[in-house]
Amino acid sequence: MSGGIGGSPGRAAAGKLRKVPLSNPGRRREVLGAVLALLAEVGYERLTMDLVAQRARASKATLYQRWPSKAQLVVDALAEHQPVITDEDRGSLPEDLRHLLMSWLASWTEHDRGLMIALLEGSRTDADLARLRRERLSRPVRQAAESALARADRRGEIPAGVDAELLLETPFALVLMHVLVLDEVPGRDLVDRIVEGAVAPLLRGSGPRPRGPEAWTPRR
Amino acid sequence: MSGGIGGSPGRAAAGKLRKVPLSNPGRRREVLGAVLALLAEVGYERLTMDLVAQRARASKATLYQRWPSKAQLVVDALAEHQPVITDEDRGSLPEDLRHLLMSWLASWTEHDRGLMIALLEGSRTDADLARLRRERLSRPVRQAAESALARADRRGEIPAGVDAELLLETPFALVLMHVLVLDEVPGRDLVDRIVEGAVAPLLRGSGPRPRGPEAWTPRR
Amino acid sequence: MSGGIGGSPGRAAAGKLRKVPLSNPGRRREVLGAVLALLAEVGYERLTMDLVAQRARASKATLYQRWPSKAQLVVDALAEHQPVITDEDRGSLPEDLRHLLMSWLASWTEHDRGLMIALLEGSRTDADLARLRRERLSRPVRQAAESALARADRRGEIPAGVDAELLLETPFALVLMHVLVLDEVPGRDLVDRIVEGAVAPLLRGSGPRPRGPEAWTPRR
Amino acid sequence: MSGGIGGSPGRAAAGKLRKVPLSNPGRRREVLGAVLALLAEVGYERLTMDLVAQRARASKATLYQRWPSKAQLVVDALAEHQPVITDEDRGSLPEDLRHLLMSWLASWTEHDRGLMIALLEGSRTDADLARLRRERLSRPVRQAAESALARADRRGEIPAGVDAELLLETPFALVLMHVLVLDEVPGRDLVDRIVEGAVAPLLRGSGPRPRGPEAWTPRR
DNA sequence: GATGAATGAGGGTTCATTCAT
DNA sequence: CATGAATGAACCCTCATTCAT
Repeated sequence: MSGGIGGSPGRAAAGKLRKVPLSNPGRRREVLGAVLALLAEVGYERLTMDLVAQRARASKATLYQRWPSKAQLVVDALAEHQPVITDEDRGSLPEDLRHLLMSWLASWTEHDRGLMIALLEGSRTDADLARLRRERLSRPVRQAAESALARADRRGEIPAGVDAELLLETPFALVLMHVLVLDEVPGRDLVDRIVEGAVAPLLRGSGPRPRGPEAWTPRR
Repeated sequence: MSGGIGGSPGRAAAGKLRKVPLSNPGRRREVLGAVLALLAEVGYERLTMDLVAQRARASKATLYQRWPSKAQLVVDALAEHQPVITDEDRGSLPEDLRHLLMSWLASWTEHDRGLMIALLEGSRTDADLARLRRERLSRPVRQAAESALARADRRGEIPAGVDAELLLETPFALVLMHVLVLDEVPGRDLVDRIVEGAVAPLLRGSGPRPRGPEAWTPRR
Repeated sequence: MSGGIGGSPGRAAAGKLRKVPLSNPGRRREVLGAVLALLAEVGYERLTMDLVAQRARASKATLYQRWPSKAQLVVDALAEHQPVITDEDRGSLPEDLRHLLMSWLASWTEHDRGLMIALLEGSRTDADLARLRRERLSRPVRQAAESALARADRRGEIPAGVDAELLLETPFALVLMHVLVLDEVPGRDLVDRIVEGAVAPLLRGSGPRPRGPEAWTPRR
Repeated sequence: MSGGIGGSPGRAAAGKLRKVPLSNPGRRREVLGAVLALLAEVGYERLTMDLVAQRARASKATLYQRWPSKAQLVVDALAEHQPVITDEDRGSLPEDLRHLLMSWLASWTEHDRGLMIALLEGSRTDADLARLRRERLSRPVRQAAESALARADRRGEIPAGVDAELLLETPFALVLMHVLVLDEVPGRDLVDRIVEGAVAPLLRGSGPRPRGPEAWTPRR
């Protein structure tokens, strides 16, 4: 998820009081930015049109002129809010994934946890949001990851018998859980642990496994 | 999450129209069951006391006699709704985990996906729910899994260098993601894939990795 | 207290059923008039927003758009409802007071007794109303009376040793008691009795007092 | 008004938890005491049966067994709450009145201002309370005062032409106003001022009035 | 006779949406 | 076009009153 919420270089800086621009240029982005910020702060149900109008310095009637309902407004806002993921060839799959995850996280604003929940929440009521949820919440990372995976395969990094599907899902799921359930703000350290502890091992084929007794220590 | 929502062996069968002054025994369970069902269906914000009253065949005033607020009612309902996880020694960690996850999933009702979202949603507003979220959403499975992990360590199953923390989190996170984001109802097949594709490999120490070119095939 | 309650020269006559979006000019007065009438009829606690909405031909939501709460609505209504007292020089203090009291009473509507009780009632809950109570219930008359008193002093009407404070309070207190406790509608006759029987005597200095036995006759 | 609210020598001291005495002995007084205290604290409308039940350590159902409605319960409580006024011959009317007023005030509890308002408030809804208002709020003092007045007349203290009715009403009205409107707790000083400044002068017949210019000074 | 429990009817307040300017 | 104003339908919560034990 993400892309940038607050910044709206349309006219926010200007202190013009009323009757400013229409909805065509960057004004639209401004409104949608307000929606995103509010979604993140209060969620879908508690987001009111009054709140949006106030934050966006518009009147509710104006909002309704451009969007037919609260649901559509939210859908539009979330649809515009794309995660920015860069997939570069870093030489090996672990490094590619590390880069991928970091670039994904970097594109997050502080609002993204709230947005995820808002999306889950709203998608219960609104079918369009439900579709968005599947697309925005998993597909972008998946797609980037699949490119990396294809490269890895070409490089011969993928051992036989590896469940590539899980390979893709695992890092994503782990980040998601840390964010949604554990309320954490994921960072470099989590990404490193995931790449090294949960992805890299999958790339080592089967074989004998030596070990010592005190090998594992659950953290809590 | 889970335990059983629908069953209301109190007096639901009886068609008495008014004044069914049962409250002590299973009546409470009946009400909380209604709350859980509604939470799953409509979420936290859209859950209204009227809805609960109607579903539980009680009056709003009666509900407020027992619970001081909607928030507390929901907290009580979710707090009572414990996942039932049985941790048995099946001889090896993968088998233990397979059993663990299956018993966890088995305890789910059809509502559990909705309940998770409701919990995420409500925990934004209510501090008690936020605590519940962390406890009910991750701890139970974690605890059972840690026992299994300890056994595995005693058996010498855990290779040196394994991130045991991730070992615990991965299956849980994957199930969660499939449920929350992908809207799937997780079953035996997913569990098997997780255990074999994402857990077992971690238990194989490092080593050489033979492979063939067409090893991986992303499913979508 | 007072000023005029009923008159609603906005659009009451028009029988338009919905969407009568007047609010600026006399519409506000209309609403506050409804509030005053209801306060007088049912008091502060029993005044409901539904009642106001119905009487004012508005919706509750409209009321809440202009006033943040029932308390503020009532405060506004009472604050606007000023007693109209004219203080004229009638040549002597008794005549001045007679005129003062009559002008005060004349400004009353039939609601004023109810309003006083409502003010007492509401001021127990609302701090703003408590302030209003002291201001509207005693100050206006007091101020007018003090002017008259100053004139009287200039005229040399006030004997030494007179408690001027009580001179001011007595007529006011008597009227209040007749209204609040005895449920009377005060009129010319009460004012005359007060002026002649309780004010004028205070202006006569001490001196001998002749009398006959059957001088007094309590009325009840 | 008055008599004593809090003291309930029935069984309040005893810490018996439940199922204590019936309603016959001093239990009734205990309940009515609770009602009075609450009336004084929150007024008539905001007095709830739950509040009474809780304060009186009884159940609402028990209350309804003895009293048919909230209104009747309040009426009973207020009816029982008689002011205690002692009328003694102190030799002169001013001294008699001073004593009368002091004994009246002495019988007040701190609740009495609240009770007066509650009575005014409740009497708008309940006819019985309206009757009580007239009786309890004015008659007792009036009656005592009339005895004193009769004695004064026998002593020859009442000059011809004095409005004896006002003579009675004035002190009462002044105290009432100070309490209700000005929120004061009346004491010895107010009584003295009233007796000397507003009653005694009425007893001096007409006559010449010498004076000096700076005779009066309004206090505020 | 005393009580715990239950409830219909509101009461204040908010929200998505629609007019009229 | 953009807005200020209006509103029906809820929503959470409370109260006087009544049963059933």
